[in-house]
Amino acid sequence: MALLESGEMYLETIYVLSQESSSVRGIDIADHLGYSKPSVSRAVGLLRDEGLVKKDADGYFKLTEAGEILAKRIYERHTVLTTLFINLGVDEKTASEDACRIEHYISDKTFDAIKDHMKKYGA
Amino acid sequence: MALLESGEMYLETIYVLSQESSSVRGIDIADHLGYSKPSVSRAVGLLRDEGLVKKDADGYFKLTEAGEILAKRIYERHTVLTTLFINLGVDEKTASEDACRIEHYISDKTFDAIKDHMKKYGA
DNA sequence: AACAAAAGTTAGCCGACCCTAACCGTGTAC
DNA sequence: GTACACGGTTAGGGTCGGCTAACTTTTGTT
Repeated sequence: MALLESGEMYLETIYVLSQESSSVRGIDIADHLGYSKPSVSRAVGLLRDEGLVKKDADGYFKLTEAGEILAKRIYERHTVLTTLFINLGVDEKTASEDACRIEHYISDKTFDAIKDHMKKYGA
Repeated sequence: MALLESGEMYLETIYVLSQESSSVRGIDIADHLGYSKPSVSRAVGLLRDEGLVKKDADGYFKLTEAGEILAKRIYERHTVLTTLFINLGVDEKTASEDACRIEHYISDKTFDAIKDHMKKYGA
């Protein structure tokens, strides 16, 4: 059951918010993504069913091992693509927005090729 | 009413098929995209409502002026991105598949930056 | 002309994923 | 210690865009 863009965005959001506060609530995810509380409740419930998200003892959301692996994968795509676009002369906001959409659609092969290129030529 | 990925794929398909045969039928679009006839019938009907597609005297599908502008825009993204990925060492099939998805999500700004880069450095 | 095959359309369904409205539970303010 | 704000969830709705089934229309063959 491959994750769709929506699910990936939730994982990535939990990952990012976890680095800032360590007590991630549904409402925080909703605010971050601009979605309603029920949408978050439902989506995170599905991710929990898939074993990618859990609630800790205090009721805060955490990524499971599997969820964290996926989230890091997506977040790396986000940062690398953003950097690439900025290096090509795109403004930060546009670069980040584009990366945010493309990160869900790029294959491993192509992403690795981009990473290699940036390692070699710095751009 | 910005065009979504689905609509863009139909336009691009009609554009590509038009260059091969000039008599594009619904069934040809369906075969090319791997969709059913009813899906094509409905989708193309919507594009006709939006003034992007028309039927010629013989009942074949044609792009309108507006539709052709959009289709060319998307097709250029496809070819440029495919070339870029191939230049980075990605195999043709993967490059084309990735381009096919990303072409719908990349902004004008970022795409122009990529084009400029390729013009300067050839990769 | 008659019939079969192919193309197109209509009707209706389903999943993904967002929404609002309304209800529940908990914790703080007075 | 009641009340209300806040976070979470349930119930139900809407759009997008696929699908199948079944009907109609067109085409082509004999």
